[in-house]
Amino acid sequence: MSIRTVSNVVSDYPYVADDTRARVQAAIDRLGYRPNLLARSLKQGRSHVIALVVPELDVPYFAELARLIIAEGRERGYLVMIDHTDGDKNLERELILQNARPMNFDGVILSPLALSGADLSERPPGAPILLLGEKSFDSLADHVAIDNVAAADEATTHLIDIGRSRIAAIGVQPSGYDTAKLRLKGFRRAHRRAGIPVDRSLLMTATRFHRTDGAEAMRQLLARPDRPDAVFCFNDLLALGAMRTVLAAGLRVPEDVAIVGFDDIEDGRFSTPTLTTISPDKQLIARQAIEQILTRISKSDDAAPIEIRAPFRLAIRESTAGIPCDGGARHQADRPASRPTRSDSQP
Amino acid sequence: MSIRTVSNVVSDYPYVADDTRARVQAAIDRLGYRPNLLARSLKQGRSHVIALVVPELDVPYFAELARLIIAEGRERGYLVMIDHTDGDKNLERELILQNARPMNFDGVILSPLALSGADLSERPPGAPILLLGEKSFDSLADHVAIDNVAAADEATTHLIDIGRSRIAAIGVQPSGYDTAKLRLKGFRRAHRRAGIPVDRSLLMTATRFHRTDGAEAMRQLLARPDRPDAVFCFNDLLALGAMRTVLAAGLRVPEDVAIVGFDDIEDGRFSTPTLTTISPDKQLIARQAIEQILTRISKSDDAAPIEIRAPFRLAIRESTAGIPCDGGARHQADRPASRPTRSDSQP
DNA sequence: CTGAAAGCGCTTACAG
DNA sequence: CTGAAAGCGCTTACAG
Repeated sequence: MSIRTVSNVVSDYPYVADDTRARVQAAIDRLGYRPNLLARSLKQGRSHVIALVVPELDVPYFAELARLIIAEGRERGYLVMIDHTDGDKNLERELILQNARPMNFDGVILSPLALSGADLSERPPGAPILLLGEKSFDSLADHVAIDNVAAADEATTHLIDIGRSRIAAIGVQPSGYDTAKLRLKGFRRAHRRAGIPVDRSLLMTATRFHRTDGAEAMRQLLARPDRPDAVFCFNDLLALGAMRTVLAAGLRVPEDVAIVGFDDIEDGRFSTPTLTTISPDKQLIARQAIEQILTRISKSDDAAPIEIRAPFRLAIRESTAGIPCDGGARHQADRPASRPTRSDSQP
Repeated sequence: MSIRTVSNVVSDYPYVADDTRARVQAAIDRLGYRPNLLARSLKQGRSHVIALVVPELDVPYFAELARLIIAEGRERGYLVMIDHTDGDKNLERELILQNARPMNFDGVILSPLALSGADLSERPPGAPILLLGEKSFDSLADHVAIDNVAAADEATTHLIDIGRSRIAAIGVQPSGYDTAKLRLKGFRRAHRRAGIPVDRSLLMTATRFHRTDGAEAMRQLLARPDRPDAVFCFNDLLALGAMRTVLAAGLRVPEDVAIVGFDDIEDGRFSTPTLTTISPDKQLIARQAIEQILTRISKSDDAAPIEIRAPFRLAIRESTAGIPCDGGARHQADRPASRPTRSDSQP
């Protein structure tokens, strides 16, 4: 019985005599043998690890996505290494472009912060890369995202439909951040279609997309004599922060200020009021990302980069439709599709 | 110039002539050479990867912890592979005990769900393991946690101090879940010290620690004729769910029902009202976990497992002290210590 | 179906 | 300070 035979047993190679297999297996069990994956990977030239790089893992949207990606990877025999850029553009470039970490993974899924097309084309050859979320530059890598312009348009149109006309936007960003740019574009498009002018002074910048930034932006909006009657926040965290400010100021949501977010994170399903938001199909995004990058890896595919559009829907909840905080009438709660066991907490 | 020399340059070995180093470096840059980490790891017998296994990555407490652990690891040249058990006890056992995944990491940090001492002692020898969070069985592995009994005691005592006497607990668990057991113990201890009897019918079970479970438990509590005037939830997610139910029922927090949580996740700093909670020093937990496991790894240390106690504090916010949702007086906001740039969103 | 042998790409005593 | 060589633990054509 040679090493070859043992290896055949361990890797479930079919052409092994049954009794040989049994004897080898017995020895393996007795000795507690575990194959060394490092050696296997070295030989095979494949680590069965993919890297996931997100700006901040504790931002709920990324945590939810990471969980789904880990799960999808596991089903296909892949482990996921997670790294974050901490919202630091330079770190993002280092991690991805200079290949600061030498490659010990077969592919990398990146949710870019501010990567440019130029950055990407400078990238030395290596593991295939897949981009998550919007980017406006030309395709230099595979890419899965929802249509941000259409989503932002739909969110804004919803606010217009419920009779709001002074609509603020929170999350406008300095150049380089494509996501913000596209959501602003949708916001403008909805206004244009409805024939409502966009008041540029209601376009609030947010450097980060955290609750505190949303709270601060809303504070500035409320300080104005002509405060808005609605606000479209470029993500749920901004929206939750903004909501906090509105409520703490003694105003009502949605009566005084209606609020729409973007991402459909868990928090917004249990806030008071619950948050109307754009709900991307995260499950599908995760699956498509993993499938596509594994295709690249296994085929060492040189085909042109592909664009994958994931679906989204507008989840209408109390922040644009209900009456919160006074036990009064409430609209029908939206039920999240992906996790049937969790429903909005309507008593 | 031999392979040896190149290797010396790549690994920053000091005894290399300056001009030799320069020439090698030039060649490396020109050719875009990257060392193959798999080969290095195989030779060194160390992968420089640690695994982090949590129940659910999208539970904010674990996402926040994961972020900190990744950051601490990175400072020490370690990458972090993340896996989750999905709250499945069997998967937990498989992942950890059977070593279902053959070892390609140097250590594993586990936040156990229901691992028993017996489980742990069956574990085949392999990479060192470090446990996060409370467990009541005897030490079979290194372990970092806060004192859950003391923390739960302090949280409950706070509710008693503000004059509540019918205090419910949400998060009681079937046997096997040590965390819940210890928090219940602290809850009881606080009552005993204050001479207040614990009403057993106010001890609410929660299978999972999600918002929806807290919402459901609170729904049951509110349906009673003698509803509680306060509730201690075993984590913030339960508390946020419970809060949602109370507010949606038209009751006030904290006037009608005061609420205390546990974990100090971001969400609770921006909910309306903001959430009083036990705030463990997550930064320190992450650092101590990484430091201790790296010590084990590098020393291949056979010393007895050690217990590390991390500090915590009670963060008092509006859910036990303020007047939410009506623009009235509010108490001074608690400011999180760890992220000075984020403050509670008091306009 | 199984054996003997080469090689994945590094690191590291051992000499010099 | 540098070279020549062995070996980490696997997988995999190549024979048989």
